[in-house]
Amino acid sequence: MFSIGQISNRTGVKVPTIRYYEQMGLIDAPERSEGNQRRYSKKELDLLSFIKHARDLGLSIDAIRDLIRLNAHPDTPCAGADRIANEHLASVRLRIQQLQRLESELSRIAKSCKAGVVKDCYVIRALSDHSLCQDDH
Amino acid sequence: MFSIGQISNRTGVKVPTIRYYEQMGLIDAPERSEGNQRRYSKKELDLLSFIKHARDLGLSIDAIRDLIRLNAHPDTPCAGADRIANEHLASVRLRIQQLQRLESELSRIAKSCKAGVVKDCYVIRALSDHSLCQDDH
DNA sequence: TATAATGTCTCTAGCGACTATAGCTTCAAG
DNA sequence: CTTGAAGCTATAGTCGCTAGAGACATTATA
Repeated sequence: MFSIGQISNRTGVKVPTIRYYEQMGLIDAPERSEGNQRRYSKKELDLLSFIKHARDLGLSIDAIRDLIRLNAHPDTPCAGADRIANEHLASVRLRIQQLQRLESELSRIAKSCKAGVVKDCYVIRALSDHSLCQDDH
Repeated sequence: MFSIGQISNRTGVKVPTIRYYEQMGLIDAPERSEGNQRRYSKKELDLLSFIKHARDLGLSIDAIRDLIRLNAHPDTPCAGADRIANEHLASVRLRIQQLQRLESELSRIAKSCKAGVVKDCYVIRALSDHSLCQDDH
């Protein structure tokens, strides 16, 4: 049996976050000690690791909830899990594209400024005047 | 003089967002009509365009507030504006890197699953077992 | 000019995924 | 037995909006 601090250390999920996950219904309310403190089993530790991993990969709480539900029924088709992963993958790819466009615009703006005072600063001029942009965003 | 809806149309910033910016101190409270509705001048429209552009580039409200303050003093050195742009650029680049690592991890997970049922699903296995990862995240 | 339609007003609450704080109780080590 | 760390609940704050309610203002049409 582990205390909340122990599973926090082992999984890397912060203590208040664990309680938050419990509140959100991602993990069940665990047993309690005589003094009303949470006591977790290995199974619950594993679940929390699963959640941590999925969160690190950027999956939303809702998506993770779905995966947990799927995982609880090992004989259902796994198309659901596949779909969740692929949808998330698509959104990650989209986000990367967006950020890359921003990166090029921003680096152009940031490196173009050789002025000494704000009056002539390219950063501020570029932000004020959309026509200085190279693509539309 | 423009109504809030008119500057919303011209800048692409939604009406409630304009009021929110006013509340946050990004823009000053404008004049009011006899019936207590906001009335904006061209100058305020330009400022809002500036803000919109900076937000589209991902700058935070705080960073934009700093830029506006800088812009109000045209004879100060523009190192501040440069710093803000470059800091943001660095954080965008970092974020892109992170997302690219996620993308590769996630695409590996998503395309490896050929199982029919959850019990054998690679998506769920990979999320449960960190050792299946190719790099650490 | 009357009325209808649209726009605007303030205020409050909600989103997602936590994080922080306050004031208390319990636990483990010395 | 004392002390200090860890845990408890409950509430509020973060960011950048967005949505809704219910009232008032303005504009367009009949």
